[in-house]
Amino acid sequence: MKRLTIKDVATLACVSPRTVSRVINKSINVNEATREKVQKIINDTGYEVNILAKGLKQQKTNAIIVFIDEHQGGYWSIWHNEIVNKIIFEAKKKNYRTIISASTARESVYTAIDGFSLLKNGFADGAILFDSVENDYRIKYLREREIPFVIIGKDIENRDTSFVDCDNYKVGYIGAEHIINKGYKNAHFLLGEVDFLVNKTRAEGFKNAYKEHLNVSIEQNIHYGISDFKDCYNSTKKILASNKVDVLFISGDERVLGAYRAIEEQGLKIGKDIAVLGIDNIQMSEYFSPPLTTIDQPKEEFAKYSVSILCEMMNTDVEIIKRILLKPKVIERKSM
Amino acid sequence: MKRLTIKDVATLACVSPRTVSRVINKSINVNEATREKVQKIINDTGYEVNILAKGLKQQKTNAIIVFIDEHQGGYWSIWHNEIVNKIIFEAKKKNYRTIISASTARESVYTAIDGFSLLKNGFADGAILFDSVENDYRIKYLREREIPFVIIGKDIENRDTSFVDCDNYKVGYIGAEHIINKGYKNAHFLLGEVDFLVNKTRAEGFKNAYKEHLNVSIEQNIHYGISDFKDCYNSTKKILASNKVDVLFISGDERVLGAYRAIEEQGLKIGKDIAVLGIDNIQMSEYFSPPLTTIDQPKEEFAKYSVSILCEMMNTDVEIIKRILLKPKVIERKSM
DNA sequence: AAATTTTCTGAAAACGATTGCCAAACTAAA
DNA sequence: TTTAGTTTGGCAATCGTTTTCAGAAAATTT
Repeated sequence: MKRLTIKDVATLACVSPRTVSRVINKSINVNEATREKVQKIINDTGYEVNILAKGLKQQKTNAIIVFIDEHQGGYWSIWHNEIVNKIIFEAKKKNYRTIISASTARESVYTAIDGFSLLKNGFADGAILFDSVENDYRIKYLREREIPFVIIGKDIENRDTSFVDCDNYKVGYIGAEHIINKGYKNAHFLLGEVDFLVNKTRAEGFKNAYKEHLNVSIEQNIHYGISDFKDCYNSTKKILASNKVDVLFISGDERVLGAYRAIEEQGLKIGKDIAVLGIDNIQMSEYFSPPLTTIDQPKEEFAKYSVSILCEMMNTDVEIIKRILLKPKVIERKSM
Repeated sequence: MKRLTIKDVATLACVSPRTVSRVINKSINVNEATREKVQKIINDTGYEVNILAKGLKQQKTNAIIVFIDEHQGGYWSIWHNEIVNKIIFEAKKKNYRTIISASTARESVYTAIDGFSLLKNGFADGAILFDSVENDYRIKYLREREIPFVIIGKDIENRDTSFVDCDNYKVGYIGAEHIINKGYKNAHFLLGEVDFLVNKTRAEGFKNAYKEHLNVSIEQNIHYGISDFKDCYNSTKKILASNKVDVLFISGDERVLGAYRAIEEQGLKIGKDIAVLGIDNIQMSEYFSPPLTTIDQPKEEFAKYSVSILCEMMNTDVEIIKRILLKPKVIERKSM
């Protein structure tokens, strides 16, 4: 079946293409009867404007692209997954399409190239990315071409970029406070790669809380490089074997699964012999056994702010930079 | 920074746009010296073709779209997530871009419209979708416009559509056999919505295995409508309370989490007091505690076949229908 | 040297919209 | 009747490619 063009619609409605264009683009000077007639044809035939042609002419597509990091093992972390879904929803509300591009922050892998090429020639008008690393090639690229983007997380090099982030210092800080207040004596903090700012910042908050409340250095109990449940399983096993420990603070609920297994294999009981505190509050964490006590980052807000800021940036000629810092809070359940 | 066009490159290289196009599209008749000259300009300037213009002209974009169902709760199930990532990879190998569109099989929700409109005007050339339900509006739509698509799962109405599926009858069947062989006496089978063919088929295989091996009807131990870990938690609690049960067969590893929690809350020990058998073999399931015994569906193959078939369909004028049925196998771990 | 073939190049017409401008047609008010 | 205002159509340019066609240049054969 051949696709309809604006001309076909015009012919069917017995008007000129010019007029069809007028009704599509809701311009003012068009008679109500004509508008209805044309609209009816459009509805009946299911005609939709060719966004390739439209985008080409207008030099924008009303699409945003979100670069999502592949989780080790070839899927997106649940936390990212949940946020991306909310972004799609928010973008849709503002009449933007969302295109998802898998990437890694560190190197230009297969699919990120796609995302870039999409951006490069006006297939998409703006971007959202997660986190940033030292020498982030994505940010470099985006800034060079003056493509609007917002980071979920923060620009590690602290340039003039928009971002919406959770107050990660506070995440670490209140995590530590919660642990201290509950009376635990030997905490270990497991986080992802050091070169992600989010991890450094959380560790900072954690350390300082210990310093300030107990005047103690917790440095040696901070473990980096735990990126998935496998890493977490292995690390937990090691920590359990060689350290006194009564609470594990784990960055990323998803990874907690690995810790749970390691603990249980040791014959220890979570929430009794040893406590676990997560970060993220992914939906699933409520169904861990026992349900995970965790620090919530307000996912809804991440999505809402990131797209609304991006939209602002895309729809103006002046340079807009906005930064939002969201507040974390601990959700108490059964694991500590 | 203004984006370069093919004309700019032509000017810089002192040739005509036509010639630049020739080197971009690797046509034969171009002098080696000219090719190098042009290629150098392209490399130096970082020029990339505008896919809007290219797509408009060629009436295709080399993009495929995958419709992915939103998991209850606003994210994509891990199983889908893993496959989609592999699809992206496979498509890339064949020089196709992957666009992801959230949808539900049952109704045209907010984002699916996006996917359609993308398809409708040549923004994407073909589609992959997961499963199908009775009166699936997506399939209706795709068939009407003669847009190539392949289903991961099966067309419930058994029309002439391409699909790649796991032999779900066998999934149910070998699940039952495994349970029977291990000597369990009281199995319950928990699955998602009845109106997904996959669930019906698995139940069928399960029932027939019991019939054939034990000449017994297991019908009353089959529970439908368990779509996520919450449902699974609740159902497991109910089943545990009111039934004799020594093994739970659960469709969808992700949901198993809910069952694990319900079981542990009951003070029962998984793999000892009660066994659990999953389906899917998501990576995470190895890190459940205890690690989940589950039936593997070959994810790699799902991705590989679905994109290769789709590519075949997109690149030919004759109608191609291909159907692939993959073999499941049980992965033994510690939960039974 | 002429004729023929092969290889290479460029001009120009699509692809399907948007949009500015102008003119024509119609309606309503003065 | 004139004037003004509202609708509509026609035309052409534009967005950045691809691609048909034809012609120029080079290589090969007579």
